[in-house]
Amino acid sequence: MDLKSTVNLPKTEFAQKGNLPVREPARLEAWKSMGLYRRIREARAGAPRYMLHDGPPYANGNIHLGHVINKLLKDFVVRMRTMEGYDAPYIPGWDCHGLPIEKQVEKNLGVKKHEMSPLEFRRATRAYAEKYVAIQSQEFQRLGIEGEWDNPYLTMDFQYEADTVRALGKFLAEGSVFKGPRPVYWCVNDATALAEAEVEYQNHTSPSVYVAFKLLGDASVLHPRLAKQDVSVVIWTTTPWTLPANLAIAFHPEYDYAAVHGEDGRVFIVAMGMLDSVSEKLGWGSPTIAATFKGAQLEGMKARHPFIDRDSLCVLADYVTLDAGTGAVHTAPGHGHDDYLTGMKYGLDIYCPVDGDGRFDETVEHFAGQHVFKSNGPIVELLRERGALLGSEPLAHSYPHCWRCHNPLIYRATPQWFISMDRTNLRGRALEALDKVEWIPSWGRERMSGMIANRPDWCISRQRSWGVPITAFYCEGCDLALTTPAVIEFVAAVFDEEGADAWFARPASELMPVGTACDGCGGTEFRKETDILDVWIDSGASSIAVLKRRGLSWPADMYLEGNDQFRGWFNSSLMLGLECEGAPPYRTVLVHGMTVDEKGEKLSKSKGNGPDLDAVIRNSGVELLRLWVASVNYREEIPYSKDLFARISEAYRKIRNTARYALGNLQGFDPATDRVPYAEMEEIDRWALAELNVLVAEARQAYSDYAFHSVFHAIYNFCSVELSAIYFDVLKDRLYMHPPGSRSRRSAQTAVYEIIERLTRLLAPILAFTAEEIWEHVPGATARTASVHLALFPDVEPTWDDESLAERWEELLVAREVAQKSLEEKRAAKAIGSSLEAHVTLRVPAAQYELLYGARDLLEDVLIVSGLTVEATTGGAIEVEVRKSDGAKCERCWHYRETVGADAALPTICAPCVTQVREGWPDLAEVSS
RNA sequence: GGGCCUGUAGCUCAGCUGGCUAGAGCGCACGCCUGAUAAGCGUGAGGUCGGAAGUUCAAGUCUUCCCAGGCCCA
Repeated sequence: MDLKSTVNLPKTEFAQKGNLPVREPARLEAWKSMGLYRRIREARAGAPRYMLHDGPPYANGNIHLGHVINKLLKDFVVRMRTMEGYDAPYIPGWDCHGLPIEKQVEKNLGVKKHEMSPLEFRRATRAYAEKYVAIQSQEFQRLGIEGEWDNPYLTMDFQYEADTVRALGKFLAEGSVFKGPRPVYWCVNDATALAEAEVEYQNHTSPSVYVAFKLLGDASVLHPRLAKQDVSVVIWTTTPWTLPANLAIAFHPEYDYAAVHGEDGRVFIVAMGMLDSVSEKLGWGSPTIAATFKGAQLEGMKARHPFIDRDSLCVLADYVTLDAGTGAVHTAPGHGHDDYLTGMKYGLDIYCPVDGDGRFDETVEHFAGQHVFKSNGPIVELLRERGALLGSEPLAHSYPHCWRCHNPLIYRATPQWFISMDRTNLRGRALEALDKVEWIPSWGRERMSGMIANRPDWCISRQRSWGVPITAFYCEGCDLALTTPAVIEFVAAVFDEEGADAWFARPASELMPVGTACDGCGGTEFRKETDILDVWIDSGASSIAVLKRRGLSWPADMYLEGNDQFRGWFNSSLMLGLECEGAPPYRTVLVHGMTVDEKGEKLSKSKGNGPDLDAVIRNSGVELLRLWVASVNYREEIPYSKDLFARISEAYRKIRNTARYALGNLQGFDPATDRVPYAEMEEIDRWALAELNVLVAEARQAYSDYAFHSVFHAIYNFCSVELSAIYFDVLKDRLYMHPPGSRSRRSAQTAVYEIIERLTRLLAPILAFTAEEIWEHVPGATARTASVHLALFPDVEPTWDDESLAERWEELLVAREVAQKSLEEKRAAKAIGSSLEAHVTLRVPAAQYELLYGARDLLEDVLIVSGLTVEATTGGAIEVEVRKSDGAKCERCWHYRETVGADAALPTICAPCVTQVREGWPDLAEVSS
């Protein structure tokens, strides 16, 4: 007879090979045509809401690994919450305005740009943003991100632009907005102010110079010994071009300063702590100290500017350090942040004689009209001529650069719009609000707090055109700014219909209520502000412009972004939330790290250590990316390497194969009719369900902690150890040999079914594609829910928990491990090959004897051997003896049995097999006899 | 330079409030199976817990410093 046909081998349509690059796009199509996202919404309608609010990526360029991490983590959260039973919508968004797009479009347009009106230019930038929104949308969807892709939010949507203006209106109405001269980062190449977030630090070599400022008046007030001496203060700067704007020299009040004799008869003042290094740099050797005194004594004295007809005031400041320089700090209030603050404190002019293109204005002696970066040399020369130059050398250091054109920046004081951090106590309110937010990791609160406490006022002006205008009007008569709520709302209402382009398309008179008059002079002629808003206002307003506007929940339950967003979106969103709604816009902020390579260094294009995303997806599909993101602890830096990715693909194959094996053994199993009640199941099957319970508990806890890597490890270990190495291996005999409809086999199938059905649901948020594919092959699954993504997570089944079973199995598995070592020894000695060739004798200490002896039949199965004897021993540990089995090899079950040949009709198989064949395949058995 | 954070086997991760000969899975080496087969099983070798001091009866776990790296800021 054909014995092979009496063996129930696994059989399934579920392919061993993932073939992901082909299957995934097909699956995406299927989800689309079934309207999965909408069906999920319908299925969860009325359930508690969980709102993850998407931080908008910038609509420029193709997506990279950073986007992948961010969006996939969001997808995991949304799917996980959905499967927990929440109604968790996801509205993807894009940040559409701003300098990078503007620059790119300018580049693309070339000279044509100058022939265009602002309106035409804005049309071009809008089209550019639209193009990249479409591209990135496709790329994100390819990753399997589930969301409302046909209705995303764009910061350039008309209504969004209008809401951005309304948000600005709140700040204006509260009185926290002001306009004032102030040094801001300024790119002379782009002729614009930059936000702090737009600044990049790069290495740069500057000409550092030591300059003497001759002290005026009688230096004997510092120390009698300095009477009638020619005393100079020595400053150090890396930006000689700011010297024309020098108005002060700052000293630390607490530091000791030394006056030393120079070789030329002059006396020089430097901080005591810097004397050695300055002496070395300037070749002073070991100069004689004429006097020492505290910095505080210098306050109010005056020094003569080395080449301009002006005095420089000696002032005090705490930020003076002894890290570099001389301890006497050149101060130009128009060219530095600290300098500005000091200037304000001492009532100095915020003097900035540099225009937007970086040229000195006519007030600057010697250098009017020169570009600042080209004037360093001439200024140094002039200092030398005047005898003020004590030393100079190039200095390589980190220096702020424009994030867009990568040119060095300058600090330049110009009239800018600001949101004050203190006028309306925004800073205080923000600090207070931090406690109402859950920060994951918890140190996020500290980091935010430190930043907010120290941040300067928020410069919201941009001298650019692609953005939301600062909707202020100026009276043509008296120049007073008009920003009343009524006017702002009027403009916003126009924007609702026409977008912010209306600001550029319409005259001022059409953008304000009829009859609007100036509060100051009563004039009725106005002109429009030309600055636009910092884009961080745009994106910061998203919770209001999206969640509020669409009637979703506010605040959001979660913001989930990279740790670069503390100063970015987390920060701007907080400010906008507080101003517009009086509360932080997020309940929980979950922060992830940045990608790094195997050496822990950041991925960058220039290093070439990042992957070609497109190629990865084309060759491997996104499922591996999903698994990779799930496998690492994203709260720290996120490692990526080819090697790691290869490891992940092995993990994927293990999981996939485990699922395939389970499905293959469910052939012919209908859970509706074939399920065996728990109490009647075989012991090992009940053990498997108990282990499944453990997995469900672990995975669900890990999910709710957003610890996806713990989910991954739990599932992967479960597949490798509990299932593949133990349970499925032991199960083979029963699944293959026992008659298809037998109770014992159905018992096994019941457990396998519960396992794969639940495992698939646990897997679904991460392996969204593969889980769906498995789901389609789980008997009866799609009849219950058309997609696994419509299902809920499995719960722990209390009836499957059995404490005594767990303890018993712990012992059994230890015995198994011990026996396997001995089997391996015999195998190495070529005495046996397969474990079925072996008979094992266990000699067991009294403490375990009863248990193991009672379980000897079960243990024989668990060891997958042909015979097992359990004996008692007086020793302290289990001893194992392995010998070749007696009897002949059964041709059907491969066990070695003495009963092989006992049945004349079926002479090649053992007694149990004879019974099984007669019972399960009576026709076949009949034919053969 | 400042703030916040990280550093456990080749890789990814566990190691709670200090108490083990420091664990898991993968990978690797060697072997078995050939009825999960571009699969499956077993055994084994891998760590001075980034480094150095210190606190303690006891430190991967606490403190300080140093080194390397990340984000943000100067």
